[in-house]
Amino acid sequence: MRADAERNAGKLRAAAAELFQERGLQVPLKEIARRAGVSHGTLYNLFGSRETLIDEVVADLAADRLDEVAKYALACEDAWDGFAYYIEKICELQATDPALADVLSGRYPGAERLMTLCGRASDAATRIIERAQRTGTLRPDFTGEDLAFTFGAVALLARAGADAAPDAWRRSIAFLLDGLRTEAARHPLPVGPATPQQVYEVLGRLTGTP
Amino acid sequence: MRADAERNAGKLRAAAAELFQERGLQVPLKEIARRAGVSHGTLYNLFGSRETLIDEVVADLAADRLDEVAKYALACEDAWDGFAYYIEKICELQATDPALADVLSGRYPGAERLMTLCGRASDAATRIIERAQRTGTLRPDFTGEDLAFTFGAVALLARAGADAAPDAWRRSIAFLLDGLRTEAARHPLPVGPATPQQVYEVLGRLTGTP
DNA sequence: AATTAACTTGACCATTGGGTCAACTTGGCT
DNA sequence: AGCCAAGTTGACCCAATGGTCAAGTTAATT
Repeated sequence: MRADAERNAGKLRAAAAELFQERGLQVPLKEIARRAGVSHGTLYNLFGSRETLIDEVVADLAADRLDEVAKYALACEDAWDGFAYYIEKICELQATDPALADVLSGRYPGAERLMTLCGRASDAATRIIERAQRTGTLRPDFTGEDLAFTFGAVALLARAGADAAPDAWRRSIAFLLDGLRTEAARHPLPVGPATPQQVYEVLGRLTGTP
Repeated sequence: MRADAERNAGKLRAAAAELFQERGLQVPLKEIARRAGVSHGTLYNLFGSRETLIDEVVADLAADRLDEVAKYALACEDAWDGFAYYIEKICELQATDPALADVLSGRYPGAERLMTLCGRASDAATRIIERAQRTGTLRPDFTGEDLAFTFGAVALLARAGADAAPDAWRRSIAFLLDGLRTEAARHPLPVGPATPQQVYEVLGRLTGTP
């Protein structure tokens, strides 16, 4: 790769990192090129598709933060505290970084590292959920798919409120957490759990991914 | 008004009613004209703006259903049952009718009847909430603004899942309701309640209204 | 310094959305 | 029947956005 191409790729990665973090993974590619001070033709040239760019730019940053939250949650002595910490922290990450929220939606099948990452986060969530259920504090009818929907919805709420009400989502989460304790459960749930396939499709429409 | 204009207005109202109900209040005006079998120029001619059309088409249908749900909720002997019924039913309406969901977002300031309607729904919600709080079953820190955010988020979830998982939102609501009972409350909420102004802005961004 | 392959550019294509308006068509009155 | 205002039409404008490519530029090698 020629030196100028390398330089441009760097500028594009930097611009993309900024814009992804500010406005999510769907920012117009032309705008990324604009901020990088480069023609959009060059962007297509060097990366080919949005997903390649995402994969190069977003994966590492997101991975560290997600793994760390999961690790800390599993390290809590109290399983419920770990679970509550996990929910709150992931929602906080989503609120402050729309790119990370989009990563968790798992809607970029072409971005391999991203999907790996999303899968790892999903596994961690399952472990955290099951641990809390084993200790009897988290209601047994709550599933990883329920969590995914929650994350998806809160991500939108947090993004919508970023300017006007940046912490509004915290109240919603607090209400929800109180309803997730075993002793809060009142009735059997009205419908059965969703399947991973359903989660995939719903989050797709929720985030407007084609 | 000339007879052919009257006829076209009728066709446009009918097409708009269909499309609003299927896909929400933001459907392209040109598509409404297309379905009505009329040029989009005529639509602009007869209605001038999207909001005029909305006001003529959506208000009455939505009003009846909203009022009825509120009335029934307030008529329940058990205040909690009324509250739970209200939440579930409004979410169900939003799930089956995106237009109604958009009405509740209160984001069409130019549509007077719609805004009146939205205000009336909001008043009813307040009464239902306060009644349940007076009987001690609904936690006292839950506000009408919290309810508005809930409705906004569930509306999106329900719309996103309309095809793939049409009832997925019911589980989320069930968890939330369990967390809204007085005895479920564990800690003080992490942040204070939102203001109506904040609700307005957040729902605007949530629904993508400019 | 000359050559050439790699790279960049911006004009161009298409699509989708809101919105306008001159030119045509037609309802309804005399 | 004939006229004209009322009404309709679709071509046209704009701004975004995704995407392609011929022509021009430049880095690196000989």
